[in-house]
Amino acid sequence: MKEERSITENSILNAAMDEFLNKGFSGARTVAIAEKAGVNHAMLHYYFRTKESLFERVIERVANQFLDSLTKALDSQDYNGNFVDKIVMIMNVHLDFVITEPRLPLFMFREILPYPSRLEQLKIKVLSGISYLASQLLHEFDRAKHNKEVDEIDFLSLIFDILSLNISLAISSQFAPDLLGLRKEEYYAMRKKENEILLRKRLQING
Amino acid sequence: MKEERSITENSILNAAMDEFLNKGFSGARTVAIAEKAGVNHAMLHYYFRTKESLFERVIERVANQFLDSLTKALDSQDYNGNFVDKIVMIMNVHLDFVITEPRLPLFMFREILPYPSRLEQLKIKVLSGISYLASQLLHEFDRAKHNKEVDEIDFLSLIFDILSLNISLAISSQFAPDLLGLRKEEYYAMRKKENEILLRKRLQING
DNA sequence: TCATTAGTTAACAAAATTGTTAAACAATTT
DNA sequence: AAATTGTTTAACAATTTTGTTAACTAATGA
Repeated sequence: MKEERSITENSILNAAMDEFLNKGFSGARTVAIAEKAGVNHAMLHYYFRTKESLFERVIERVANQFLDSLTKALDSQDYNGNFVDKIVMIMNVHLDFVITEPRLPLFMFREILPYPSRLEQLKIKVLSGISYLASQLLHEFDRAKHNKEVDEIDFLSLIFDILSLNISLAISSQFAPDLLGLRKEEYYAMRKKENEILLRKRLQING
Repeated sequence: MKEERSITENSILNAAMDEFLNKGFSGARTVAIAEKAGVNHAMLHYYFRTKESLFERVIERVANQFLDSLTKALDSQDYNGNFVDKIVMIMNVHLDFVITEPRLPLFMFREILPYPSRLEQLKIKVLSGISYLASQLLHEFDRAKHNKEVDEIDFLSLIFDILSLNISLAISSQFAPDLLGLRKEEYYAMRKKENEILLRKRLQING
């Protein structure tokens, strides 16, 4: 059933992904995409008809990657340590994923979330994808709260804290190392450590 | 010495600011700017020559606002409470500012930081503007650390933590309330409270 | 191997967007 | 009030970017 994708089609899609991530829809140029893909620019219309529909195909990919990032994080099952360690692990798995494509968050913020139809496309895919894992984690979390393993905090706030910290790290990693005169890896390490400290302290009871 | 700015010039600049913040340079349309400003679109070229140079004028404004946001935050002087309270206040002052124009962070990330010349324009203005206040705060901070008033953490990490939390709040405030079915004010309140808890716990010694 | 289909190319057309100009109008100076 | 200067307008020109086409080539299947 799997459609064979020609090498041309694929390289256009890859090039488009790169160009759209870098420049957004309006900044991207179809001829630049074709060049990057090493094909005649008419091929782009042959395979994808319009810039717009090519963009939709890219969003599809982005949505998949985004879903993957959340799924992988939430799916770090069967952890034997305490619950705080599990949450920390979830954060770290998510971070590792986000760092493999640090341009994704800004792309989502500027190119998807502000456009109702694109947002809808994403929501459908993501919500159905993670709802089970999320509710499972929520239950574990409530239990841990009840057992006084973690501090009082509502689940949503915790998720937003983790996303805030990880996404900030991904975004800043594209500029901060330059500004600070650090190597990217140094910067990652430094911020990752700090994020973990923050999360642990946040979940820690009292003080 | 102050150049009188005609009402036309000013309304173009305002409209341009709005359009560029919403759509970025490549997404902005000069005719849309002219319409928003309620002037013939030739006026835009009469006063600003090109879209590019109009954009530079907008960057100037953005840089000023950005500098203001940092200055105001760092300048919350003469606070009588303990040092942690002071840092928290700095975070809150900065947050209030960021929230008045929540589109600014994404704009900076996508439209300024990736372009060396624009970045330079910003750096010159901002660094010279805040270096004194920042070094002053750094000294107070080191003293507080030495006196065991706050936990061990380096200054830069602290600053990045605060910026991460505040900027995440500003960005997410543009989408999250919708997605969660909250009013914007509820969302602000909820996240602001959480950010403060995080910061206090982070600075708190031991556990 | 010949016919049919799919893929590719270069040249071109169409659309969208920015930038210019000449003429009209308003304000200001002498 | 005449002259000069600055502002505004509508029409247009130039440029950039997307999209199309017709002719050509390579692959595929009867």
